Amino acid sequence: MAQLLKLNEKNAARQPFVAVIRELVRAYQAFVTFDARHIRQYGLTTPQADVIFTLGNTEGMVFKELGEHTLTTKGTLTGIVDRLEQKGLVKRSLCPKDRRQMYVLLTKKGEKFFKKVFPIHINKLRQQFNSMTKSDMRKAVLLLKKIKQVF
Amino acid sequence: MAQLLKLNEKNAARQPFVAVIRELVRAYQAFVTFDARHIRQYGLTTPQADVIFTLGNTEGMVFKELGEHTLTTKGTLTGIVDRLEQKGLVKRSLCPKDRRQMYVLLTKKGEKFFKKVFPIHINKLRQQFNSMTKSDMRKAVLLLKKIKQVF
DNA sequence: TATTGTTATACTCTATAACTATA
DNA sequence: TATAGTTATAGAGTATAACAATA
Repeated sequence: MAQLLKLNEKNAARQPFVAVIRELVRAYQAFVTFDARHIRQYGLTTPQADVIFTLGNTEGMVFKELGEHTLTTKGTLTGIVDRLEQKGLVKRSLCPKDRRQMYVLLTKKGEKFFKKVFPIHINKLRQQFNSMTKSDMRKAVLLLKKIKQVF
Repeated sequence: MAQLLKLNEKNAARQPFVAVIRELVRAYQAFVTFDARHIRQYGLTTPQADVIFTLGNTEGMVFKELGEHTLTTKGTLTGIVDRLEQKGLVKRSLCPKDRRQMYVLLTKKGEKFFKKVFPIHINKLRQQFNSMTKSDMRKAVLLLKKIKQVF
């Protein structure tokens, strides 16, 4: 009985979708490890860098919009923005049209940081992908979109 | 000058590897959201479930080995195992051969939990992948392996 | 001396819900 | 009443380093 269960689970583990999930997780972890290591050299966490990179080259945006871009809930976002404000990289600004809303935008220091670090970051990532063909990258994008839609 | 930088960055953002990363992150997030929602119904976090699913159908393993499987460092793993021990799902056991090492294994309750929840979990995931062809899944696995190797 | 796991510390993120001020 | 953001709370994971026991 226990043997049978074990067998079923082993069969389950051999199914193609299990391999997809395993490799999805491994690929993501490889990326995140690489990514976080670079970001942390600048004293930021990845959620913080996500906010900076989202705000870069914009006029700023409202909390709700920022949360949608970075996939963080409002309570969490308040904390992340607080810490970035303490570091002097972003600032809050009241929205005159709807006084419930609050703008977040880069400070001068934040813009300077973005303009310096973002290109470096992009370049580091580009270099990693040198060994992958454009054709493979295009295929990967299509398949990843399908995986996303599956959930 | 600012315009030029902006242009360069926009060009950068159009490069195929940026799309790969974006879709990798989106696909992973879609999976994790789905995954975590199910796991949390059982009162576990995903790192905790990861440990349970890793220990399932094994004789248990040493902290170091468990950490390698779940990609967590020893200090973090101590905490996760502590919480699982409090819940009565795993137990520690001294390793007689090398008394620096410590085995972690499922308790009876932990095994029962694994045998009940793991198949349900696998089934839920399988259903999600019904709409994806086996050919696409095989291609996805190969491409995800390439992405992993890139980092 | 090196290794295994524990402990301690400080920080960050997360989920949740109550709260405020506006609309 | 509904919405946007803040605050409060409790828990969990992370990084880091010092530590004890053992090899």
